Amino acid sequence: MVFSKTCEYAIRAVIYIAQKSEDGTKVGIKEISAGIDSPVHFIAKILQDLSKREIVQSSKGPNGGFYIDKDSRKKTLADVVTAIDGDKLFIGCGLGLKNCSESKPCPLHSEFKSIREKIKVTLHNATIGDFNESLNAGLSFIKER
Amino acid sequence: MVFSKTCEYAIRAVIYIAQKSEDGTKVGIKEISAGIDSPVHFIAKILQDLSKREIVQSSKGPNGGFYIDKDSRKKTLADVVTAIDGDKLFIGCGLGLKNCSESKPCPLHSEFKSIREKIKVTLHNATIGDFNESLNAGLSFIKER
DNA sequence: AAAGTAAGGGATAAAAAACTCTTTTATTTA
DNA sequence: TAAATAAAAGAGTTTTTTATCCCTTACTTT
Repeated sequence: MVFSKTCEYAIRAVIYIAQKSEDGTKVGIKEISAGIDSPVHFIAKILQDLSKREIVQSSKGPNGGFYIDKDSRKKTLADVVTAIDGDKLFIGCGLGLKNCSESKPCPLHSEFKSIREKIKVTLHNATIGDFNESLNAGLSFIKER
Repeated sequence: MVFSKTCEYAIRAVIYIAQKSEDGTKVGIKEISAGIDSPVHFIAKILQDLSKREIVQSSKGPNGGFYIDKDSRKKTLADVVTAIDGDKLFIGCGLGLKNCSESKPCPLHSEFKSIREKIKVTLHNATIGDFNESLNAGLSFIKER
């Protein structure tokens, strides 16, 4: 399962907004919700968070909406995940042991270390803006239907 | 987080029982609970499940308890995880899209494919009995304190 | 056969995660 | 400056996960 549902929605939303606001347009919550197949109110709450943490930008009023500025586009999916779920995906023992460490490892310690490392690298290497092209070209999708 | 709490306890319990019952001894629920630092009643429920699914064996009455026979020792951690959480760890889209596929991939599809593959291989290659030695030798631990 | 022991099973409780609704605040534009 | 628009904020509700409790069933030993 790797990500929480909240985190899945967050990543999808961020990628969606990045694509849609590439030209400076702002995207409303209803469009986002429809664009990534997520519950409107739920994604609204999530974006409220991401906005506070300055991963997305927003403006109120007519023609307002969410967007992602040039700087934020350089942020990584790891930043998004951390904003939502904290660092528990990146640190900690795979078997849930609090004092698992190099010197007192759980039986799966080294195996998990490399799995986590792979997840970490993947998410750190992917910036929010990285997906526009492939989405624009119809080579990838973030919507169910 | 990769595993659910239930799954973490299940793996720890199975590894613990395998070690303790290597010589044919049966292990009581209280000893297991203490041995892996988990809530007694909760791990009891989990073992009830694993017992039904024939991943661990049990016997009632005095001198009864849980144990793992030679055949079950050959089962893998993937079997344990599947018994508890089903196959959702091994299949499905990293971003939660139900119809994500090779032909209609989410933006992270191929990255996640290889992460999942690594998890799958790790869990399939580790049998329940594999950890006795390292635990016996004090080279690894499944307890907090 | 009776007493004691240990797991099985079902019901319930508490906490966290997922999701919804309503009101408020900021902004624009007419 | 009033009306309309859209996000922010906050207070629920529902569902799922995690955890507990109690009674039953099976088995052993005396």
